[in-house]
Amino acid sequence: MVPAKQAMVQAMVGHVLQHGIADASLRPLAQAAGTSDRMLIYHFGSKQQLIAAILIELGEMFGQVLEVQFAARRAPDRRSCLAQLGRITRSPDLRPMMRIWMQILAASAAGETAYVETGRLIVDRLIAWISAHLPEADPDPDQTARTMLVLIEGSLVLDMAGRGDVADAVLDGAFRS
Amino acid sequence: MVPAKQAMVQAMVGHVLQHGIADASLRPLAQAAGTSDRMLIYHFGSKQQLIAAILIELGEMFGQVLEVQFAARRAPDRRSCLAQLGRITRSPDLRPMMRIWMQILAASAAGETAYVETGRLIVDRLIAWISAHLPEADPDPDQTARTMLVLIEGSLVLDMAGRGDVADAVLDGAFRS
DNA sequence: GCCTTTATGTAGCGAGTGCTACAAACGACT
DNA sequence: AGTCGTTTGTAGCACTCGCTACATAAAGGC
Repeated sequence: MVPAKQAMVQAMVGHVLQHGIADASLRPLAQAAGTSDRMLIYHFGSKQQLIAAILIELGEMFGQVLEVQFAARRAPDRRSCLAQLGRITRSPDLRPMMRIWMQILAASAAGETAYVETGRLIVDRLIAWISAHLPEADPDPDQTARTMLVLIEGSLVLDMAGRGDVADAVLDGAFRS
Repeated sequence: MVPAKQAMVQAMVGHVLQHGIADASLRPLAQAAGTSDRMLIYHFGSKQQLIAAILIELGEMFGQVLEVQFAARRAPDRRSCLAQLGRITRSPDLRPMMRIWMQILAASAAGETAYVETGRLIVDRLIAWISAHLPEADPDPDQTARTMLVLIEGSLVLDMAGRGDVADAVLDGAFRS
């Protein structure tokens, strides 16, 4: 991608993190990128393609954040690994990103193709990532990763709905073998 | 609520199930209810209050659907109970409702007050409902219900993201004690 | 019969939407 | 110097948004 385009995307990601992506519109996005709606369409072709570019960038960013945050402290076992993932994904810093994740899911549920693809891509990458980062030797790391992801996403849902306490209790009780 | 108002809400719920609630606007809603945007504002005061009324009605409907679907077949143990809940919440019939649930979560994550309250209310009711409908004697039914809800919501998320297969695998593996 | 309250239609306001037509500036190349 | 492709600004189109002003009915109490 052309450097100028990439810089625009970076700037717009900031705006999207603040205001959400579901009802982002060209003129505010353009202002955030220091340009005009006219130029956004010129560079990206359509709003849809613009959003796609922003979503990709957001995915990259999330991957990096996860890597950094997770590497900061090595979890000794599955339980603390799950707890750490729960803490990371539901930290205030990542709140804006998780809000966008919910918007992606909502749009995906509505069948909007760009979002469906993005959603599946993110889920697949997460499973692979968790599977590769499990702290303990595991007879079936993929299945464990899938289970952990379900628990993470479920507690995230409860957190978004204002029941983070319940989410904590459940994550704390899981994998108590 | 005035009967006429209630009838309007019922009709609009239909429209919302088809088109989602996040970007529902007055004129199409009015058409679905056989009236005009003018009258919707007249009866409900503002769009916000209209949406609130629709959300409440949707919550009632979901509760009833759950009751009926669940009562149709008695689950013998926790595992099959979880499987049944997973099947119900992710059935094609309830897809439109779950789509709206995602939209509620997204709006709640954005801090829109009406949605935050609705989200928490739904979660609380679900936990209480599951806790009361557990098939087996349980030392801590509330905790079990919370765990089941997290699993259900997590698998719902994966399902919305196009990974229903993974969701199934995880639900099938849970509570395998 | 009058008068107030409730209900409804018509028209419109100001703002915002994605996107486009047109033209001008600009740089690189011949 | 002239030409051509790229980039950008200005203006605007046709539309939707939530909501309101105004006028008109209809209905019920005195």
